[in-house]
Amino acid sequence: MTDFRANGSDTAQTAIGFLRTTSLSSLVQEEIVRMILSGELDAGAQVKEFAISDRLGVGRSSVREAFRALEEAGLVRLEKNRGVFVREIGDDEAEEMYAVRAGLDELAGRLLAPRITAAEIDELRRHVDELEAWLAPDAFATYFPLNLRFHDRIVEMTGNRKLLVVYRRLINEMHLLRRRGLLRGGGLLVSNDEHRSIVDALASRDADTAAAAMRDHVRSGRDRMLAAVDTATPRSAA
Amino acid sequence: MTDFRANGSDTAQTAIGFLRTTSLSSLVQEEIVRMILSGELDAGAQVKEFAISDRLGVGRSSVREAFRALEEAGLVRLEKNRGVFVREIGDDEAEEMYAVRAGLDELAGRLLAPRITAAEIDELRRHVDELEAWLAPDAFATYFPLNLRFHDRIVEMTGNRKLLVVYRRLINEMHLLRRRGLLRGGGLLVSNDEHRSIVDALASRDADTAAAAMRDHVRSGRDRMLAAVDTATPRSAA
DNA sequence: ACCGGCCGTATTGTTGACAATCGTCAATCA
DNA sequence: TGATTGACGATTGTCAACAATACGGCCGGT
Repeated sequence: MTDFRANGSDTAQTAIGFLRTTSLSSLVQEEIVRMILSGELDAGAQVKEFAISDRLGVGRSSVREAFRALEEAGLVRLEKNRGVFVREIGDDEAEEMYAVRAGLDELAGRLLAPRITAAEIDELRRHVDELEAWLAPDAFATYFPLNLRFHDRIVEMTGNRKLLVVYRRLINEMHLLRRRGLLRGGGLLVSNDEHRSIVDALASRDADTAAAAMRDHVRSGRDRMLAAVDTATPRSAA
Repeated sequence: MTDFRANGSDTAQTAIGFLRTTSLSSLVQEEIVRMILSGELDAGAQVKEFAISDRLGVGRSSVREAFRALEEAGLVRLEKNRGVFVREIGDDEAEEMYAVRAGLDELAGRLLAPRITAAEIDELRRHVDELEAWLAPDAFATYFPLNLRFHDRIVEMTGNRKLLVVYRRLINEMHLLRRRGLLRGGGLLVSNDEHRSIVDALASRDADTAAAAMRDHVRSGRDRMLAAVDTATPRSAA
């Protein structure tokens, strides 16, 4: 017990920090987010307070607090006296979100281009190469999070933490697209060429070029989504 | 009771809808937001659960739920076992927020320009005229919300509700700038010329022109804020 | 067979009580 | 005198109980 600082301190430090900062509600919140993003809870499904509180062994208060935060985050919808439901995002709202995301991505490109380092360019290039390796049509499960990470990393590199928060919140919500296929089809079946153009544009260190590359990328993703919508719903009237 | 629909129905409808949708926590949440935005609670101040629950005559749970939502909205900061504090936004974060807002405003201009109607252009012009009337240096209290409303209305006119939600959340947070003067000096002491340019750009119905006008406006607001910061803090070192 | 009202169950809304933690202040000791 | 420890008050974290509401089935009437 003499040199407890050698290896024990670290875990103790993290444990202390954990207890000091983490409340039950925030843990519950993270768990529910995990369940939603992993698909364990589908969009539109009802989430009962007791089911969660019982499963996690906590009181209902903590669950209710988590629900309130999740509603503000846009992941669930609270109907008074009826319950909480995982939010569904219809086609029209999805289109709106694509537009906002395009604006955020454009901003990210504009901010990052003048300040990107050579090391960061290398990192992004390696990322694109890795994506290339998983382009096989049956490798969605791997390609999908890797693609998200690519775009997230670009926003992260801007150094603008507020932008990162807003961006991540939006991406989280976009997981709730009523038909997930649209998200994947829209953002995913993209040939990797666009990703390479993005990195090239960033490497040019010209803000306008990078901004345009980002915007075009998201816009073409939106177009692919809309095409998927059109083929899926034959639009009876209007 | 025969024609109860004539005047009774409306109030009954709204009352019913109110009861069906409004929970205590959401009322508490709105009240706290009002207190924060009105300055009744300054940035950095501690907000005690019992003080609120006692004042509003509700249980602490409702207040706690409201706090959780407000934290997710970025208006308060929760420190476990210590309390909730109205969030303070430092100069660096303020600069980040200005950048994000510039991106959102640019997007709004880009979306609105191609679809703006003649009536909407008229409305904005009248708005600018009204702003002009309150440009006196001692009319901040009137000019300030009017200016906010002008920009809010532009975003609203885009018809993109998601953008409106994201935009409003950001504006709400920007009220928490540590020194409010920065927000006012940054976004307010602007000569009305820039506002006229914005409307003119929108009236041209050219997306790129409108986007640039919006972006430049926010950027010059940011520059004014930074200038105010520099004069206020003589930056001792580095 | 169908419609409307009644009732029981399940779930949520709200409150109050209890436990845990933090900050402060005074008392003690070097 | 200064620092450290202990106890106290205040505040928050969590839980369990009670009240209110909504959903579904049953029943009687037509």
